[in-house]
Amino acid sequence: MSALPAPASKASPAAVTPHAVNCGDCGLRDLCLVEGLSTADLDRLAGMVSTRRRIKRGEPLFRAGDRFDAVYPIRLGFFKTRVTADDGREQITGFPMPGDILGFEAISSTHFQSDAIALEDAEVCVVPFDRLETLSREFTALQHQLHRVLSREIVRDHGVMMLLGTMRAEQRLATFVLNLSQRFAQRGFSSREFILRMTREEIGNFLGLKLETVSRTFSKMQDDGLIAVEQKRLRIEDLARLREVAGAGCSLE
Amino acid sequence: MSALPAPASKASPAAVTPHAVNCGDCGLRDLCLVEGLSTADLDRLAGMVSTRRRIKRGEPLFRAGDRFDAVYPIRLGFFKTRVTADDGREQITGFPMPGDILGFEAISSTHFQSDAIALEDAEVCVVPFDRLETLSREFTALQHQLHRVLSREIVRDHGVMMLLGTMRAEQRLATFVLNLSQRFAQRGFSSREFILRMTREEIGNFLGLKLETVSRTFSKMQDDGLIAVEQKRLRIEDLARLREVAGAGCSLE
DNA sequence: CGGTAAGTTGAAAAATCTCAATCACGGTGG
DNA sequence: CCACCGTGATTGAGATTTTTCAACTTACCG
Repeated sequence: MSALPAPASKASPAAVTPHAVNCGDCGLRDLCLVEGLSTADLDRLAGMVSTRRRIKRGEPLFRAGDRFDAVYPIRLGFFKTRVTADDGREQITGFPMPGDILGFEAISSTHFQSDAIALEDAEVCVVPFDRLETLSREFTALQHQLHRVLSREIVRDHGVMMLLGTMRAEQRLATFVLNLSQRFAQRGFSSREFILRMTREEIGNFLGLKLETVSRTFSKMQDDGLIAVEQKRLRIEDLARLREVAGAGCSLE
Repeated sequence: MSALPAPASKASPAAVTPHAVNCGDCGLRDLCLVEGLSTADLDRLAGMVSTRRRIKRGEPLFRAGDRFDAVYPIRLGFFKTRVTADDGREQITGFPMPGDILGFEAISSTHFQSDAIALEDAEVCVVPFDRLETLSREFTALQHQLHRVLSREIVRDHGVMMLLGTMRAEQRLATFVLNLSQRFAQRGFSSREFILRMTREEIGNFLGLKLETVSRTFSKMQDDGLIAVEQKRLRIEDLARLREVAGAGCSLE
């Protein structure tokens, strides 16, 4: 996998913003852990986010085997998460973006099971997990939301299984594009035109395809007038037909 | 999907065992929600399981769209869980067995997102979810375990993604067989010889393969002396080589 | 004991992968 | 400022894997 940046096994040079952080002021409030909490509750949750952390493009936020003690709501930037088999096979499990939360897969074992790599300069909140557990015993609304977020991740994964198990290349790619589009829309960005932060190889790995197949399929979708792709820039030209190609169901999120 | 038994949309004739149930007496204690809880705690959790429910082979425990209000630890019997796209595509997401817990994917939306169908006569515990949340605010160990179980499901799903995204037919099937074997072992059954409760079509659907491919691949693995399959009965003949075929990593659970 | 669902096997078709050549872009150093 | 280098992307052609279609066998249930 030469596409990936050097491992950089040093303890990650990520900068740390020392100032206190407050979920109530966060623009991503409605997507994140505190969705649905009252303003009064939010004030009392002041200490939930211990700090923030910045990660440079290509650097890991965490790696499989690192000790788990916090989850990381993303403030800024795209990531990829990936699992690696003992024999070196890799599978990208998702491309989380601001408002998504990283690290839940680690709860079950006290150590992370996957890598989270920043695809661009990024910033995350650091939420110590023991603190989150303590607070969620006190704030029922937070407990609910935590369970919802965990469950949502399971549902998302089932969507990916559906994609990998039942779809053809073109359908997979169309579904992938629509999913990105939708998530950009939720975050207030253009859903019609955006930048692909990941390479063709990374897209292919996620979708269970080779990079050449991704490239060819993009070209075909462009010839068919569904999308316009030029390097990393993608524009949806015919949403209705793109949806047809993706097939009903399985929005991936 | 003619392989599946008739939908049976009636409200499921499952019998209900009215007597109180106690996790402390349960043989599956070490796999289930109460793993790691002290005996003293277990006594105080008496009311967690409201009742038990029996499901006949081919019947659903729940279906996508049903209202969610409980999770279901399996006492007895195999299930399949599956998601269905609007256009009718189906994807089996797993084959849960005793000690596994059904229903967590529904937390995020108040309604189930998938079907759980009994592959043989089965029995589950009924754990009302609001009660589970209440108790987990009181019992830290239960809260931990709930989070662990949720997280374990995410990790499992990542393993399936790895399988679907990076493996060839034979590797998928070998991994599948080894996973079943391992889970039988954990439950005290023979890990070397067991009955496949699911059809070739269901195996194929789960593994992203057609039933003919499953059949052919079983035959090949038999010719190669890795396994012996005769209808639903499977015996592992050469564990070491089967593991080689499955490749290191990704035990699926 | 018959009917139906499940499983096996073969041959041809289709999808995807592999290998290889070429092109585009961005960053870097002269 | 521009040439150069390396990574990423595109495209083609042939190989491989899996699917599809079809025939046939086997097992199971009533």
